[in-house]
Formats: sequence, C-alpha cells, structure tokens
Amino acid sequence: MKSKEVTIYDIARELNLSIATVSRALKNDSVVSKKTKKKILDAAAAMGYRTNHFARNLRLQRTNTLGVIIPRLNSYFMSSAIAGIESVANEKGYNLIISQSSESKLQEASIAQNLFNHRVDGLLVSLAYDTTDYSHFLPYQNKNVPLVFFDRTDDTIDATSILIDNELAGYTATEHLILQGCKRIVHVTAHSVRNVYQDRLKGYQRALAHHQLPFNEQMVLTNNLSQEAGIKVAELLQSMHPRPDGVFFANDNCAVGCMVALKKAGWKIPEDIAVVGFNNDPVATVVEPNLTTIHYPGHTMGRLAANHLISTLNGSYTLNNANKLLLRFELIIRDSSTRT
Amino acid sequence: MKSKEVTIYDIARELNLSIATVSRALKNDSVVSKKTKKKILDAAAAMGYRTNHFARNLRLQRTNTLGVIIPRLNSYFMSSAIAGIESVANEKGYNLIISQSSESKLQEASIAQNLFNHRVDGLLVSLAYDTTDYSHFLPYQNKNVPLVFFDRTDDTIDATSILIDNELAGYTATEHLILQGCKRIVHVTAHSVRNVYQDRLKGYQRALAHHQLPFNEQMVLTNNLSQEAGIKVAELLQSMHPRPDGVFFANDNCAVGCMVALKKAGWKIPEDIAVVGFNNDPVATVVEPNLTTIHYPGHTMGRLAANHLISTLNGSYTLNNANKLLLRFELIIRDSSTRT
DNA sequence: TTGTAGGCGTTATCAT
DNA sequence: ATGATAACGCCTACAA
Repeated sequence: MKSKEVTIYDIARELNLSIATVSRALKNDSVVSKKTKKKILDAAAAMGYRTNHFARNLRLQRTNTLGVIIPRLNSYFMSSAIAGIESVANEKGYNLIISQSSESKLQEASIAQNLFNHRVDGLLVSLAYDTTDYSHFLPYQNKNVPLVFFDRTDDTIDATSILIDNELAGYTATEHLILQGCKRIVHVTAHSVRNVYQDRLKGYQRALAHHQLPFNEQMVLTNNLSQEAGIKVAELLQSMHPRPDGVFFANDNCAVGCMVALKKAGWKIPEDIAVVGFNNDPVATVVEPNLTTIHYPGHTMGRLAANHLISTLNGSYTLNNANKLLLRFELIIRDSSTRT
Repeated sequence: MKSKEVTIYDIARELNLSIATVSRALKNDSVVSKKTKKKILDAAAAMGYRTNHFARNLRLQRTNTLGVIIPRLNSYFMSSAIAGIESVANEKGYNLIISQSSESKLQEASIAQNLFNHRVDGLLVSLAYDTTDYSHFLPYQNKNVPLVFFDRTDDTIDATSILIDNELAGYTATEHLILQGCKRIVHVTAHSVRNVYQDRLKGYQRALAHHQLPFNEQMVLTNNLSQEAGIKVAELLQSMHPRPDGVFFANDNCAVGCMVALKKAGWKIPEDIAVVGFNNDPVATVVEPNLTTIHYPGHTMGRLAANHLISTLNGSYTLNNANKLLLRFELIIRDSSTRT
C-alpha cells in the first residue's frame, strides 16, 4: 500500500507547465526564469517530490556510484581508508557501494562482476591476499570504467595504484632492529603474492644484506596475520635455536598477539626480543611495552584514491594509466624495540 | 569512447526473436522452450550482455538495495555487525549502501534523506550519539519503507529494533564489581540520550541500589568513549577523594586507554581499582591485566537485522511494527576485575 | 523562456 | 511458445 510517487508530470500538471520546464528548474538550469523556478521548487517540496534516479541514470547512462572492494573492514587502517573515500564521495555527490572480499579471490571476482553489472562509474580496489588472476577486472578495462587500486595492489594490472613504498618501509623497520643490535631477526608476513607483503619482505632482505647479516628462509614465518596467529608465532619463536632477538611483523595485530603470548612465557621485550609492527593501529599504544611500528595514512590514502578516480571520471585529470602514487610513511619508535 | 552496451534488442535481432522472448529467457521464465532459452542464454553470454538495472528498477519500482546508517565503522563491534548484514544481503541478492553519520545527527539526517531519494527498499540504522529528533525517518514511514534499528535504538520510534538488554548488562557488570568488594564504583559513559548508554547507566544504578550502595552523580563521567578520552578519565579518577575502587566503562576502548594511563601513574589493577568494559573488543585481551567485559554478538545482530528487514520486504514476515528483539549477552570475567 | 517528442532498456499485458 | 506494445520517469535536441 505504498503511496504513489510524485513525478515531474504531476508538478507540471499542478502548475500548468511542461515537464521540460520542470525538469530544467529541478536541475537549476539558468535558462528558466527565476520566478517559475521558485514556483516549481516550492511545489516540488510541497508535493514531496524526489528525483527518480533510475529514470535519470537510464537516461544519462551513468550511475554516480563508485564501487569499493576491500578485503575486510576490521582493521583500523581500512576503517580510516573507507572514511577517507566516503568523505570525498560525499563532497562530490557520488554514492558508494562497499563490499568485502573476505580475503577470498573467488568472492572478489564475484563482487567485481556484480558491481560491474550494477554499472558503477568507477571502482576502488584493495586486493585479497591470494588474488593472482586479475581477469575479473578485464570487463572494466574493456568498457573503460576507471579502476584505482590502493594499498594492496599489483604492478601487472594496468591501472593507477596508490600505496606506500613497502620495500623501503620493510627496509626501515628491519634496519631499525639491526641498529638496536639485533642479529637474528624473524619476519612474520602473510601470503606472499600480495605486493605489500612481498615488498616488505624484500626490504627486510635488503636491510639484512646491507648490514652483512645472513638471510635464512626459516626466519620468515607466514600466516594470516591475525591476533590469534600471533600466539602461534610465539610458540615458533620459542622453539627456535638459537633464539631470535628481533622480529618484524607485517601488521600490528599479529605482533600484539605474539607479544602477549611471549610475555606470558616469560620473555622480556625488548631485552630478549625486540619487536616492530606495521600500521600503527591504536592497539600499538595499549600493549606493553608500546609497539614500534610503521605509520601510514589510511584516511589520506582513501581520499586520494577517491579523488583520483573521480577526476578521471570527470576527464579533468589527464590519466596516465600505468602510474603509481607513493605516500609517505613513518617509523614510530616506541619501547618494544628500544634497547638504548 | 565507451563501447556500446548490449541490450535485449541486440540479442533479439541477432536471433530473430522478439525482445519479449529474450527478456523471458533471461528471467528463466518456464514458459520459454528449453531450446530457445539455451540459444538466448548462449548468445547473451557471447555478446557480453549485462542487465541494465536502471531500466529494470524503473520498470519494477524497486531497487533491491538496502541502506545502512551507522555512527562509525571503526569498532570491532560495528565491523562484525556490517559483516553480518553483508552476508545476509549477499545470500538474498540485495545490494548495500553503507554510510557513516560520524556520530552527528545532522549527517545522519542528510544521509537518511539521500538514501531515501535513492529509493532504498529498506533501511538499517544504528543511531548517532546525539540524535533526539527522528523526523528524518518520517518519509520512510510515510512511504512504508521498512526500518530496522540495531544496537543504538530508540523506543519512541515505531520500528523494529534489535539489541541486547543493556540495563541488565549494566546491572550485571556493576554487580560483578560489587561482588568483588568494590564500594565506590565510577561509571564512564557517553552522551546519555542514546539508549545503550542510558540503559547501562540505569543498570549501574539499580545494582548499586540493590546492594545498598549510594548513588552519586559525581561518579558518572561522560565523554566520547575514545581511547584518548580514557586518559582524561584516568586523571579524573586520580583527583577523586576518596579514591574509587571500581570503574565500569560503557566501552572497551575507553577502558583500555584509562588502564594504560592509570598504570603509568602507579595504580595497580585490580588491587587499587577493578575495571570492567563493554563490547569484548580484541584489545581486551591485549591490555594487562586482560579486561573483564560484556560480550555481545555483532555478527549475529547484523544478520538478524538484515534478515528481519528482508523478510519484511518479502511480506513473508508478519511484522509487528513496535517490536523489540533482545539478544543474549555475556559477562566475560578476566583479570582486570578479579580480586579472588 | 517554454513546449514537444523521442528514447534510455526493461517488464508485463494482451494477442496470436 | 512467441510477439507487439505500452508503460516506468527523466533528459534534451529541436521547435516555437
């Protein structure tokens, strides 16, 4: 028993005008006289008119909607990035459809297809752990629907990506541990196909090499980087001989889970083992000792990604398709790694 | 230079059929012969056809889209709730538009209007801190667009709400502190117009009364419940005479921020002061001592809310508009409050 | 400055 | 089992 919707026809009839004039007035077209425009706007408000976006989109062949695909929104970084994207979308009058791939390439592909069918004007993506085949983005490229990747990207895709220099960040984090006197440094990371993890690992390796420390594959542990996984890492660390004296995690949650477990086992941090995380999640200032970590700006990254996408849509941006935007990051030194 | 979209006309022309038949085949209408159906489906796939949802929605007068308004998605609880909502929406073939009010009633109202104009089929809402005027939901009620509120609700709105018994949870948390021997218990909460905070406060008061402890307004502190606000709370606690010996926070983040600051100031937890939080955020198991807290199921709540909304849309649910669904919660006792 | 009319891609009703 | 056709509500040449 839904009440009938008011259309421009109703307004036109009410005011004895043509729908064309009404339509124009509603669009705030300068060609309509001030007087009739006011009459129309008032009537529209009074009658409870709301534009029918389907009719509009159908006619205009665009949706004013952006799709967003992210692995999960359960991290501080992702929340911030989404908030950034949203703020820009709001400013520019775009709607957002946000979906989570849950770190599954299958879900990612199905979401991509779904958003494509919904004719999003553009797509923002942060890739799942294990996506290696990017054919689900092909339809977008074929139809010239712009794509922007952020944080979790891939160089083989011909699209703009916005991220930090993960290799350098990994290098910086590892070197910091080395400078604190660590000689046997473990690196904990996730599925290594994803750029962020591959690059951080590379940075770790380069730092070791640069300081004449041996690289040992056994010292690289792989898991899903959850807090629970950190507990498992603690067990592994305890089983290693000789004892590692430093560990660089590819995210804070896992680092924190591990720290709690290690302390329970009687290890002293940073004396027995120095720890560095990644992301600067709020939890880094809760764990004791506070966690040294790499900070990078999720909100800014989100804003930038959205802005870039919208500029591309407006044609106001001369898009160089294969470009890459690197944001600044920062090593935040706290007590978990400082041995004075 | 967007390539042309394939429509049912194109398919019809290609196969020398009418658009009606093509449309029916695409809908998998049983009236179309198996043979032609296959022919059409194959052609559609080969030609890269995708349904135009605008044309479809325009015709069908529904969007298959649900709106979601939440205060912020930066908490573990909200992430879980959204994940729950999303899983149901996916199963049932609904799209989601998620927006954040950023705890501002103005933003909430503007989002509500925007989603209304986008003709969402239904709306899921968790209210901002300070919303007291609910007129922005009136258009939905007038047009019979179903509303479901979850977690942050209000009894004066004539719509289904899904939440926990916050009064009882507040009572349980406070009584736990009392049973641990606390006599001067502080309660830290947020803007008190919101049900979740009002009710937890009521529970706190009832527990005090039930155990013949005096209620003192000075012992109720109000802030935005952020981790940083917890630091301020620590200062306040230190300035109180006599010293409080227990504190019940309306969320974990604030509790954790406060604990860290208190420990820095030399207070022993739980000996000097016992602490209870709310939400069972992962950070509760990171802070030391681990935080006693109230657990309640965000994912389930999200699923339930979405299911309820969709059932209402399908008419498969006999909707009693003014009903309320209470989920179970649980007090999880950890070391921050146990004095043996 | 305003009006007329065609078309955007579907679905559904009525014929055939 | 299939086809013709009229909406759905909006925008925009083109005309007046």
